[in-house]
Amino acid sequence: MIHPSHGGGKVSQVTSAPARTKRPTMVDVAALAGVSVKTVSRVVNNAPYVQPEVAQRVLAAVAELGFRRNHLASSLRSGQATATIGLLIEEIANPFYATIAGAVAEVASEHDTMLLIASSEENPAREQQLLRDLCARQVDGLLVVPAGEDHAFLRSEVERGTPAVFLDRPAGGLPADTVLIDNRGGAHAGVRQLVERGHRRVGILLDSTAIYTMRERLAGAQDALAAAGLADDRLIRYGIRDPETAARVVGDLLDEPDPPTAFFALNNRISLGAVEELHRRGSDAALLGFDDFDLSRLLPYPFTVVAYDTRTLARTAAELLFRRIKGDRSAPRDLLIPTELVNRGLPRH
Amino acid sequence: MIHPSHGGGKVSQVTSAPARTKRPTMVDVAALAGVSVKTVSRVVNNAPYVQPEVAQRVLAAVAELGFRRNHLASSLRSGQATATIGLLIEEIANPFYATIAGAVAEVASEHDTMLLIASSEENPAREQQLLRDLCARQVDGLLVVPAGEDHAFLRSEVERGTPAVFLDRPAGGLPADTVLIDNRGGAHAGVRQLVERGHRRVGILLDSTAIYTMRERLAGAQDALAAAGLADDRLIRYGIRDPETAARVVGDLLDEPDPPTAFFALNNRISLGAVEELHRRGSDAALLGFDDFDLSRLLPYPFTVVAYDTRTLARTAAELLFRRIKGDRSAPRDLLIPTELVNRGLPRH
DNA sequence: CCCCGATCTGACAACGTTGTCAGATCTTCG
DNA sequence: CGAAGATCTGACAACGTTGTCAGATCGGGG
Repeated sequence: MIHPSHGGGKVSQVTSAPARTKRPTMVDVAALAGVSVKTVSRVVNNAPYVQPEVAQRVLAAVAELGFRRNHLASSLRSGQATATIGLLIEEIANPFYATIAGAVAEVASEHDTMLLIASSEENPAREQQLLRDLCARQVDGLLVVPAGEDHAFLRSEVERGTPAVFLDRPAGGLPADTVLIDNRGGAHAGVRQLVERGHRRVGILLDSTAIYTMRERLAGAQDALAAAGLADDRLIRYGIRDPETAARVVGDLLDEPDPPTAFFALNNRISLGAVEELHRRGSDAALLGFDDFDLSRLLPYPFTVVAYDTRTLARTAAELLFRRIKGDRSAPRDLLIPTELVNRGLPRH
Repeated sequence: MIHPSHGGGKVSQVTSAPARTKRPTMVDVAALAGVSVKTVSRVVNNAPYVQPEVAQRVLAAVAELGFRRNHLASSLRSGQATATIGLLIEEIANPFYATIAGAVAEVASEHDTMLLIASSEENPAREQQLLRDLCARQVDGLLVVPAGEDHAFLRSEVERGTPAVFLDRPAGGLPADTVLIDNRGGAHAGVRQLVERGHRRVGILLDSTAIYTMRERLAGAQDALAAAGLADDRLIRYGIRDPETAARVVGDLLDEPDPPTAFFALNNRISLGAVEELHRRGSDAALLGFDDFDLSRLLPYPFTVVAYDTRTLARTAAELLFRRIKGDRSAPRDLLIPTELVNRGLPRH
């Protein structure tokens, strides 16, 4: 699978073990510049009251030795401010979380803060361990997309001054800042539109209601159907994990007598499978999906998505976190990010 | 854009400023358990030679106070091992880098290490500052997708024991481990296939040769064309940044007398625009693109991509880094990740 | 001329942890 | 029964930095 390159490496020196010098400290700089460590500290931190010529000498010594302040020691001594926040998500490679990470990184960068990212992989035990680990690293704050249902274990950390903001899903057992998508409202609006267009039988496709967002979306859809007297639990299909299963289930439903004329896919993996199957069959059923996704406009079947701005979700949460870090001690807030309905896909051919 | 939720927040207590207790330290635990700090340290670190009953007392005190070891102080005292590595990429939200980040996070997790991620935003100055900052945080190692051309400033850090592995693009001015995609070989193979299928005029679409990977891909394509005596610089179009421009340039080339019968898009943004335009026109030109992408198989025009496994790229680099962290001092290595040709898109209709 | 404040500098302790070492107790064996 | 080792514990210093404080120097106003 992997093979060494054929001569691309301009290896100037093949000496294997290099110098391995120790890192210079303020003590070394001070010795070289002929001043005390405290003066070095002052210069490095741009503190006032240092004679220009002395500062020059120190800076020269810093440059000569290649000194870099040890951030660990610095934030240990000065108490707070590691200038690092922790982000806990499910899986970095997933585009949804990647977008969140990107937006959070942007806000963090605006506050001269670095980002420690951890993946919970939907495992509550792992989530708990990672959050504890992040706290042990003295992060200034936490952004959490919850995997588990109970976050009471974070209470003591929050009380000890590590603020936490939850996004996309609510925290359990902990009054905390939360930023959520309007899942229920979006699903309601989308399904109501289907109903208004005359659909009476709407197939609902989801994996499970174990996850908060899915419960909300399902509830929104059911509200809209019930409002029109169209609720029918037999049209709800669970256990759909991937596009392939979604395609199969859509096919099964269409093959039944009195099939649905519309489908609501509760996430974009399911939408994708549904698009494939509807396109394959040349069907004319309507399709609504929650979550937009990349390239959706180029897919070979027209459908509507409940879209929202993931970056706004993440930036809102990150900005709220930094307000907390700066000392905002007001009551926890719940914010909702609105959704909109957008048409996607190419026309039927 | 954002509005407060309507009554979803089960705010049990509206008291704004909570207790704000100080974090307990080993001193506190020691006092409560009636032992010395050193014994607490031993228990917390599972060191041998502690009486079981004493360990029990300490653990009870730890639980009662909710003590967590301060990772900063720990790694400051014990020298190395912050159990953190730094990853520098261009932009987290980009799926390519997100995939890299995900794979790196996986390997890091296998080594009980956390991941500090920074975005260079293709800015060499920012890259340099971020890398210095990561070093100041005493990371155990660095994974870098270079933005700049010169990384000589990292030499001292590497010599002082922070190993660095570069991926996707080579480092400049520094003998260092590097893991690259076989850009030249992949482009060569793809274009050779076009030639073998009878194409004599191949339009080449790219942004610029400022980036290493693009130079290599262009060189591979030109090699293949030259080998068949088909090199023609007039068919190379530069300055294509986005799908829209790509679509326009493809249209322009097709409208010329004696138009190309095939196109080679040097990245997936360009491929995407080319697909749209060729589909729109109902063209029958062949299309080759470097980089696969999500949903490519569902796009409405058939094309071939030079594909590679981004996860393998990242995992290979991460595993090499951890070997360095564990003490491997052998000569720097250059590794190449192979590519393959894959057919994508739906048939013409 | 002296005192006062502004400017500049360094000694020292402290952040929370762990490595080193020495001391204490207990077991084991010649 | 005494010596040697194994087991257990704590005092102390140190990691690299910064906050506190006190001391030194200088210019200017009474």
